[in-house]
Amino acid sequence: MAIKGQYTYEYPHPAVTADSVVFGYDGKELKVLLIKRGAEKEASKTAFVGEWALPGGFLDVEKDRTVAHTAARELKEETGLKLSVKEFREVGTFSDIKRDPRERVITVAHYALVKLAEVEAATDAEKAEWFAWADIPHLAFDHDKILRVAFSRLKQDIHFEPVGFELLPEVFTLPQLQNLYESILEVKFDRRNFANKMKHYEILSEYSNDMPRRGTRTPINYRFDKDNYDRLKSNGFQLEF
Amino acid sequence: MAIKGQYTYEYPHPAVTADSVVFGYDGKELKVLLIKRGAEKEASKTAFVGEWALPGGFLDVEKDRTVAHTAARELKEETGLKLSVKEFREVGTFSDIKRDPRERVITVAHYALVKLAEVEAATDAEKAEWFAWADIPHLAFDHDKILRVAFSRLKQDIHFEPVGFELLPEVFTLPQLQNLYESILEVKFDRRNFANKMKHYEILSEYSNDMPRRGTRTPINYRFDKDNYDRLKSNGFQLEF
DNA sequence: GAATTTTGTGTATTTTTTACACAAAAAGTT
DNA sequence: AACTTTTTGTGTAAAAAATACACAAAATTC
Repeated sequence: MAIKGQYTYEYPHPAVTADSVVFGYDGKELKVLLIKRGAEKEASKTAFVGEWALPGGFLDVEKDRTVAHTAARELKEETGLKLSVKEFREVGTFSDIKRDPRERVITVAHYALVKLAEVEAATDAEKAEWFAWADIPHLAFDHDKILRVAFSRLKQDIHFEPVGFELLPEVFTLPQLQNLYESILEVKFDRRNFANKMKHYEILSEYSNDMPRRGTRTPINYRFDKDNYDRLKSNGFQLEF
Repeated sequence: MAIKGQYTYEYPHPAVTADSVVFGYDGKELKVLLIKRGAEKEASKTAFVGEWALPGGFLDVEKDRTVAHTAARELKEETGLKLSVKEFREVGTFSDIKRDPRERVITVAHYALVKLAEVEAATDAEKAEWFAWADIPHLAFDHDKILRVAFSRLKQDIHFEPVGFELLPEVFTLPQLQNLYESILEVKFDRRNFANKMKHYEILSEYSNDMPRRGTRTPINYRFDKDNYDRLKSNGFQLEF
């Protein structure tokens, strides 16, 4: 363990953290992964005990290649969820002088998108919990604000990148896709127009198997046509909604 | 002056800087404000002496309210240009472990848009220089990369915010406006279609006075219709090009 | 005054977006 | 087994937006 006061500088330095907003989608609602702050050993973690917060933690100056690496490492440590560094998109820096009562802490917020069904089992239920967007409690620090900014960033990004596909399971239905877009963009679409537009992009291919039953007409299963999708993406496409 | 080694921490802390990409437009070309790194007194500034770099500097942990304040303060100190904090838009964090050879330094890059004609006199020509986009030299640190990212961010932002108007003088002509859009988006537009589209937004109003003469037909002077523009902006408009 | 450069302008065609209603599939109910 | 309920799938006509395109007017240079 480090000796107290071991690290000295000629000028004051802030602490730097990386926090993550992890979005998941269960076919109906957008969800976010939060952790409950506990009274842990580290002196640096005694603020906001018992409150919910975004997963995140301090930059390891000697080991973390970038702050995205910090985000990935801390997410794994705090929630059990292991994502690759590339999956983190930067939201922005939150640097208000009083945002942490202990010392000056600058945080770099990120967001990541996961296929909820595939990772739900991997998250450590002891420490972390998935919250539906509507049920998110008040969060520690300025994490409420970070969450709002992250969501609005996602809302923007969905126009240029097919982020929806990162949230959906491999096999999905048109109603699910539409509902996801509606959840993120906070609007409603006409079902026919939505279907027409998606078909026009030619990035969906039908995928027949007997899958989940519902209480009504069974929707068609689709999967994502990777070739067409990659081509569209590299041509700099813009999903218009 | 601070006593060496006065500031101690239990864990290593990185240094944090804020750098700025200041874009200006002279009616023909997009330009960027750069500084020449000199051998200054501060030990912290002895790297990359003599090279061109983005203006920027270290966060003052005790005084800078946010990193945007750092960016504004340093820009003023290094170039003489005084901008309000609100004019800085965040580009992103650059945190690569080896990006500064001296110690671990995380920088938060910003960009700002200025009316070149109005601020040119205010920039300290001893230390700072405006470079046309095509003539930008190799820069210190990872500032080449920061510049590229800042430009692509500007390119994106122009779709959602009428950033063009922040770069143009109060009175401008349609060809100037078109050229600005073409410079940022790196495309060419048909003059008639461009004019039609701009008129359709109803954010330009004619402004007659005898202004700059050119070697050809005198273009119509416009100014920006603030009422209509603000209304459009608050309705969440999207400039389509 | 002739040549050159740059600006301003309108319309027809194509493409995209929008509005809109009914039938089929599956399950639950009586 | 028939009926009800819920959810899904589908096409076309009208409106709006984007595109393609050419000539005349203003000012300067020679």
